[in-house]
Amino acid sequence: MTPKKVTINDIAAAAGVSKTTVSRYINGHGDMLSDASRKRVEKAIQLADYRPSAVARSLKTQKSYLVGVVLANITTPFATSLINGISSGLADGGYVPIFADAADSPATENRILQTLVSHQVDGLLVNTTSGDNPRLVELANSGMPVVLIDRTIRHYDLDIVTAPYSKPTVDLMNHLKDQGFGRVVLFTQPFENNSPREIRRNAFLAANEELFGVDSTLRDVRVVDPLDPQGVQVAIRDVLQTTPAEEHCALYATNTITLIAVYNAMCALGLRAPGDLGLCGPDDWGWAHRIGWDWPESLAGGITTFETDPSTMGHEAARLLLTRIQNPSQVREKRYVPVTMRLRASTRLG
Amino acid sequence: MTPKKVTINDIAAAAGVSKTTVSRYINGHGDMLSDASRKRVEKAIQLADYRPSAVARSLKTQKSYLVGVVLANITTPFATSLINGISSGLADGGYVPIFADAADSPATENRILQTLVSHQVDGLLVNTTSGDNPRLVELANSGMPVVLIDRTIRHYDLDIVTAPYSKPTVDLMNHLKDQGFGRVVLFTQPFENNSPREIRRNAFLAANEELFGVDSTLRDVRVVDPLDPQGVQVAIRDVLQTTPAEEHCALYATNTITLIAVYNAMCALGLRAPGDLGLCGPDDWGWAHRIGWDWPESLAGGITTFETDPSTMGHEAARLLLTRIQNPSQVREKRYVPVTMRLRASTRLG
DNA sequence: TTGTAGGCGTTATCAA
DNA sequence: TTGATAACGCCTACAA
Repeated sequence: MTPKKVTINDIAAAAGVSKTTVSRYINGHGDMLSDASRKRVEKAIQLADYRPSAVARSLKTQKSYLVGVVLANITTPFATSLINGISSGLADGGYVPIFADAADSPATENRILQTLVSHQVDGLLVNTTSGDNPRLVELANSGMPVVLIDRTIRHYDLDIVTAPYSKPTVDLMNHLKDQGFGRVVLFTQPFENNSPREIRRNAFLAANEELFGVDSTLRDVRVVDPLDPQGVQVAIRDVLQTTPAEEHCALYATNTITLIAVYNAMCALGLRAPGDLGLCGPDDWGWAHRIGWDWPESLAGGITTFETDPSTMGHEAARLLLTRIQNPSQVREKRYVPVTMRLRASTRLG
Repeated sequence: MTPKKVTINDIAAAAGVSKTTVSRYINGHGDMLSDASRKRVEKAIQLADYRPSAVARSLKTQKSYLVGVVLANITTPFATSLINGISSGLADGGYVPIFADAADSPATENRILQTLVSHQVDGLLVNTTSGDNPRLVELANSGMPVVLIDRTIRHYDLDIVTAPYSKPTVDLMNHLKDQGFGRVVLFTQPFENNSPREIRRNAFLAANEELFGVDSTLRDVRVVDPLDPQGVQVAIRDVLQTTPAEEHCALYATNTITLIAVYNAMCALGLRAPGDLGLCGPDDWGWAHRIGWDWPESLAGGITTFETDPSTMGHEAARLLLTRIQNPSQVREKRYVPVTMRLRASTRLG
């Protein structure tokens, strides 16, 4: 039932030439062959439906033309956009991306890295789970082309494409102050091991002190679980109770999931933005747009966000990887893909 | 800078044994070695941070322990759920899934299949773009374990895990009739090359004739582009105009994107369900649930859907592939993952 | 318990 | 233009 795989030897035999000749034909050196040989090889290949083994070739040449893409969580819209960008960035380079999911587990991430590397991928694009993966540093230092996406690794300067996370936070804080908000509270998931969240939090703390004269981490940072609606609601109520009636308060979420969770919780509590509470945060998914807040017919007016552009990040990362593959010793790079502010109704007090 | 890769030979030399011995150690036959040898090999491996080359191993053994997963469009929530299910289904089998995106292009799908196969994946899970890919049939018939997901291939019975698409449609039509609707109009994307859509459409036509006595394909099937809101609105208006005032009409969308597009268009037109038009269709993403229609606090009442369960489909497909890998000659299987009806307000006339 | 030798399917280096 | 031949890194009879 299972036909034996046809190899270069079979073709050589069928065409009556040596495998060297066949190999030359396969690798685009057909012009080096005599017309006679070329035709016979061509025909033999067609007849047998021969396809060279990439495995054997990889073993010999040490090149696979595969790019391993490791995603912290392939399940998120963020990853989805990333994939689009990566695919487009890799499209004309001759490399094929294969995607793998770390499922938010550093251990899984390392297993995957291991298998990808041992299968000889020519480069790695990684949106890491851990923010602190020594194996990644090892790999990069041992000559494997590695480009990080979005999330950095502490204490090491690998190639990376990310977004400026500090500035948008500061801009937002300024905007809130301008609008007349007297207090801002940060809602965040645990931010350890996650550089964007951590950077946003730190920027928030600094801006909160500078602009609002607040230096209490405990008071204005709420760590919540977006999957626990009750918990979020409790946190919101608490904020309301600890804010003087005459002071306008705004909520700033550090990541998109949390922003959505806070939004839902406010809806459930019957709270309106900005009347009861201002609301803003990052949008990594084009979420606000998709939900209709930028459509002309949208009446609600929507929530203020700053949009990151994961698709472009993926694209840039792919391009960077390509140059890195060609020039392994070039100096490491850090590229920033700009974000755009979308000031909407939820923070408009005036 | 780039350290040479350490191979089994290096370890053998360092440990003062033959590479056979090292190989045995690597492959779990360590108990066959003398204590002395084992320890020296162990230490040598650790010291050198040696990792066997999966490529060389694959070439020799013809096994890669890789499963290629080809997704018609990795970007959809459907694919996202699939990935979760596949990962869980493969978790304990010793096989690693690598995901590739066909980006809705049959040509790309074939390129990807080619590279995966030539890299010796041990099996293929494919949610095909084309519904008509001869290469897939070739592969399956030539001994490559292949399991289709959701979408069939015409005229061939490959292994497949999918959902019953005909019955839910009929159930829905019955439900609509029971509720007092006098007319049902199908909204669909082009359904060629897409088995679920095609099956739903055919089931619709049959039920429409049987239950409502209608046999006009032209009148009650609207092919629309979900990405063109205007076009959808025009189609809806047209349906309204061609429906007698006293007759209740319902819209049935063949796939989730179209359902959402129709829903949005109705909102934009200021139409309410079921007052102005009934509305229902499939939900492949847990979309309705996520949007809050199943939450206790939901007031709107939501849209009637039948939910497919892509995660389970992925899981089942992975399991099936595993057995197929172990037993290539077993008879081909067709597994159906049940869908669940969610009757909500949008079709409740009584 | 260990080692030798051959081969997996290619490409690359020679020499012819 | 062509073809032996030796790798690439590993596994596996077969022998010892």
